[in-house]
Amino acid sequence: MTKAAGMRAPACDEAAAGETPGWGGYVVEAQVGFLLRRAHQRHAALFQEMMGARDLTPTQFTALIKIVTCGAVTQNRLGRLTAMDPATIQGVVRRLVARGLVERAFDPADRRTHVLRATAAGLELARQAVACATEITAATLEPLSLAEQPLFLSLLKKLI
Amino acid sequence: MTKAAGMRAPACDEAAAGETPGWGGYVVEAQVGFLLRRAHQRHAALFQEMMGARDLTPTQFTALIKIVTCGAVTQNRLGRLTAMDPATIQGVVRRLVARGLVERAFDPADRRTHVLRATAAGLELARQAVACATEITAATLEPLSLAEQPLFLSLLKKLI
DNA sequence: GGTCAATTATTTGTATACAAACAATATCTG
DNA sequence: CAGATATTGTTTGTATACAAATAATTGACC
Repeated sequence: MTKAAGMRAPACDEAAAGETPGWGGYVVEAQVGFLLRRAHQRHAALFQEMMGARDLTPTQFTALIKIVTCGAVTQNRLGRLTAMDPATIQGVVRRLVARGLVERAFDPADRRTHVLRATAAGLELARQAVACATEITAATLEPLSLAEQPLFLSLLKKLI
Repeated sequence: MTKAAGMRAPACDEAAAGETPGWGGYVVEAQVGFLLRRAHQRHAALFQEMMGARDLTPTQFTALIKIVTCGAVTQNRLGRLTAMDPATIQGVVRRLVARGLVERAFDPADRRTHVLRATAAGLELARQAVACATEITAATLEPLSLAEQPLFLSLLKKLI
């Protein structure tokens, strides 16, 4: 199974052999943006591999957990809580609703908004998914020692 | 009940106020996957803000730099060098070619491949963009002290 | 009350990102 | 050499991610 998460896009093999120098030491693979993109890719691959059976993407999982823990939120507020803009959260919520994990209710106090709540199925899936997500976090951080992990997380938080 | 303090655009405002406990201490905003996604988002926003005038996305920039420094590469090999799968690199290269920054040549030795090279315009844009990208890297890492920056990068590299 | 600005949700368009399937070509194997 | 296998590039479909424009509604202000 393992499928070697990077068979098709392993990236950066046979690295910088025979490259032209003279670029002031600029190496694109060493830049923080490139490394962040790669680390995010690796995490997403681990997430899909380990959460795949439940058919939840990282963003769908985040949105579902936020709806469950917040109890009832509007769509835009959910977007702010999960760092997704209105166009993005719209699609994420639409797919969660289509799967019966989330339901929308009209808010008589504000007819613009749709209040979101988790269904029983959504709550149950969330419970299972949190246990799985804990393992995904551990797998993602596995290359770091137990001492390095909290250090890395504290530095990463500063970059947001 | 939520305490609705200010509604800003970014995300994750008014954090976890009034959330239901009992999830074993799992806080989705503190997980490495969420933080990586947010850090990558912030970098992408800085990139667009500072590179916007040259109309290059992070991936287009990475691909162009790799073509320039490698001299001549096939499309799939470029994808491996930049961590993009064949479907993704196809679109990136197509847009670079459409803008006249890259040109394709047939390889008589292998009729499957198209050899990619930077045009004069692509080379000139790459020169300017590298200077800009250096500033983007600095801006991204700016929240960290000069001592923390290499430490963070070394830890981040281990996660790939 | 009436006007205007702000907010909510949606839609459109563009750009990654990847799975899956495909045709054309190259390479390996017997 | 012939057949199996692998690689290259493309296409389709789905899912973020965001800019920009939009309609409906709310709130603020006069």
